[in-house]
Amino acid sequence: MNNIGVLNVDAEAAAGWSAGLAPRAISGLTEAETAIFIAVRGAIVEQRLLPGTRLIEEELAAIYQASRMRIRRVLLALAHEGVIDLPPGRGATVACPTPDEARSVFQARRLIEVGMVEAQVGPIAPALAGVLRACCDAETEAGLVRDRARMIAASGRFHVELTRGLGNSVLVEIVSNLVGRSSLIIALFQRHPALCCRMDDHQRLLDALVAGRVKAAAGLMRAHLAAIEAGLDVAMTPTETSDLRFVLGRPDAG
Amino acid sequence: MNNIGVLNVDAEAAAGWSAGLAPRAISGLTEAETAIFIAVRGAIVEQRLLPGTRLIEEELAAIYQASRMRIRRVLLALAHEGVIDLPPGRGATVACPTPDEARSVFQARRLIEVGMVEAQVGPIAPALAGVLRACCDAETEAGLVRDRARMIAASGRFHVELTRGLGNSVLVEIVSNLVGRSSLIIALFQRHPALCCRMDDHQRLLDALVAGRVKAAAGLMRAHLAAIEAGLDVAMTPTETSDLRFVLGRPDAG
DNA sequence: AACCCCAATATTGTTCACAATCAACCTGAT
DNA sequence: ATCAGGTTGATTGTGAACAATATTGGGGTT
Repeated sequence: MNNIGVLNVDAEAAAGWSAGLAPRAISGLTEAETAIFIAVRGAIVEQRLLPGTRLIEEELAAIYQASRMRIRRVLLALAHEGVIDLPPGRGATVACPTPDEARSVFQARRLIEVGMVEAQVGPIAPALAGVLRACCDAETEAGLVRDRARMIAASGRFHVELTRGLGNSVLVEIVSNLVGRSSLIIALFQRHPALCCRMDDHQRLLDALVAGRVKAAAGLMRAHLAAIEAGLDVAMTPTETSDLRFVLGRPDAG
Repeated sequence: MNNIGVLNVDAEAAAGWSAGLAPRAISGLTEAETAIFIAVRGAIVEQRLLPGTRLIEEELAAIYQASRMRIRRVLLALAHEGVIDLPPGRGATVACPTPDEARSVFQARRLIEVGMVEAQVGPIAPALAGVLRACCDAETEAGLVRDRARMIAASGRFHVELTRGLGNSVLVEIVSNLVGRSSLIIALFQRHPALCCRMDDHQRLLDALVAGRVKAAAGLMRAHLAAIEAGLDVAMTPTETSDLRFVLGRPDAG
């Protein structure tokens, strides 16, 4: 009952959505509902809310000062997004992906993200390089301060922005979703709770892309994703969960 | 007001879901809601409900004898699935994909489906070949009878089942979604309303896969998807819509 | 004839109270 | 000590009524 802070709907959370979601409105949700969606999703993806944590409708309604009905719609959208489990009649919990799902998510990412890099010809556009450079910088900076949430957000943003640059809006939807679920998988199964994966993977990938070394870039992307997956121990079954209000709460909703 | 028949929740509709959806329950929906979801999605994907058609909550509630609240949840799920538009306050309509979305969907399909075939080594498993053969046969049979809906369903099932065999559950989710949206795109933009794409594309692709000619198979998949996209005229703006009750109705809900 | 504005209707959005269900706990027996 | 059973409280599911909003059609005007 002391998660009041993890679920802020503000600039903090805005950095969160970049970790895995396009800025446009979520289909079928109002603007207000979308804000809640983004805040909760951000907290989950940034591992401030751990897998298995229960999400009580009334608590969320109090935190966001919204009616239960709206919370319900948001929960349904989050379930479809794959970041919460929502079995009928027994409430919502932060999703606990299965080992099988973990493998499938990373296989899909290898197929899509490596393929996208391979399809590129020549160096990437300077504008895209700038965006990606900013992501790398943000990741490095967060790492120095040991800010795990910001690191995860910046790391995810790198993959999403790369997809926006090399792919299209539909691929951004897909990769955003996969990146978010990857974060859950890492939260559940990562062997050594290091702050993150090797920090310079993105940097070296970016260098190869800027230099137009497509084959090398594709290899780096494949190795990057393989390294993350290799760091998982799918036999693990952690039990720790989070305090909802502390993680999501707003100052005034204490 | 005479669509009572397009929205059946029965064997007819069951063939429909195969066109684009995994059999497992939709996350966050009850069994009953899932059945409605599958029925409506099937009607849309099989082009029995044309883009732009309005979906009135009370009409759907009457057709499926469900409360408006349940219909509402189903509509939200359909919106997230991308098969309906659901702007807040102005009701649901069968989605009208934009030309940009059309291009993006097919680019994503080329990346994923061609990549999956390329990653295959050797001939595909006999069991998978059998499933795919059945899809081809169903498609051919439906073509002889000029049953457009069944053709679309069988054609979509081919792509989904191929993904199930060569990929994994996450890729099946993704490809199912893309196949469904492709059907909407074709309904909107297809230049010559031929019954479908070249009927023997799937057959030849299957032959190459069975023979273990991976490179050839990948080329056939790429050409197949490119041919469909080439047949589109994204400048078209059709206005025809469907009668909801006629398409979705049940005999007893007349 | 085309356009704009306003009223009537249809449709969606919201709230409330209550029913149904599930989880936790406590009791008691083996 | 462990487990079965029942009871209590918390949480979710449901329905109906009402409010807000959008669409439709008509009438008037230019």
